[in-house]
Amino acid sequence: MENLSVFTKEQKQLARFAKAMGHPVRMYVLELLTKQSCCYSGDLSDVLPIAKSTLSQHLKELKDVGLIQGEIEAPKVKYCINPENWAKAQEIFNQFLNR
Amino acid sequence: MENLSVFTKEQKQLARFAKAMGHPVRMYVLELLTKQSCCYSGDLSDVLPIAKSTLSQHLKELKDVGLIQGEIEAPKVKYCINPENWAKAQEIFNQFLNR
DNA sequence: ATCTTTGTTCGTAAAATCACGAACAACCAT
DNA sequence: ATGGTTGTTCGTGATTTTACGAACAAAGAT
Repeated sequence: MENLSVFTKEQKQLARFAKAMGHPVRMYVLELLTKQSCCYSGDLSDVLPIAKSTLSQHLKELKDVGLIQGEIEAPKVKYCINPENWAKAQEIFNQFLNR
Repeated sequence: MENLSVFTKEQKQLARFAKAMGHPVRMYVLELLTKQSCCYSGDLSDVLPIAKSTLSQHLKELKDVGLIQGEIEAPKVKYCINPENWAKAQEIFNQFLNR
């Protein structure tokens, strides 16, 4: 159904991004990363009331849609916004929201 | 978990809105309604490749988070954007996206 | 070489989402 | 009153999401 060409690429992309934002934990992560450029997932684990494995899953989802990226740094993993895709998200959301 | 005060009201509200936008059909409806103020669900049913009952479910979801509103008009139902909540959505999305 | 720290992956379970058709409700016209 | 139109609600499945703990992997420290 999803690829029955009734929907534009933008609509589908927007829906994908929105879906990824559609959970408080992922929203929290995104907001943090847009404020402070980077963080370790341990920082998140300390403050969020969920299991490490659950957090890892949420981070993976954000990574899969391309909104964030993670790079291994010694025993830790550093997560950042994915600049290109974030810019794209800003663009199509702004376009959709403001007119 | 969701109301363990780690998340701000804005984050939770944003996540709710985003979740509602997280499906191509609902995205399509929202985009149409922001472009042309109103529509009948029959118009949507004609163009969207889903059953009436499924569409009705999606419309209900959008209504439940407050993004749209429906008023009965003879045998049809006319759907519109919910202006106050849409404005709120615009506001908090813009705030989140642009800074 | 072994331990410790950090985070992912795996297996599992409960709940929510998405989709459908059938049945139902409302309402206008005949 | 009987139909026809329009949309919602109900009941039902299949799939996805959310969450957890246990097991595992990587890499630096002892």
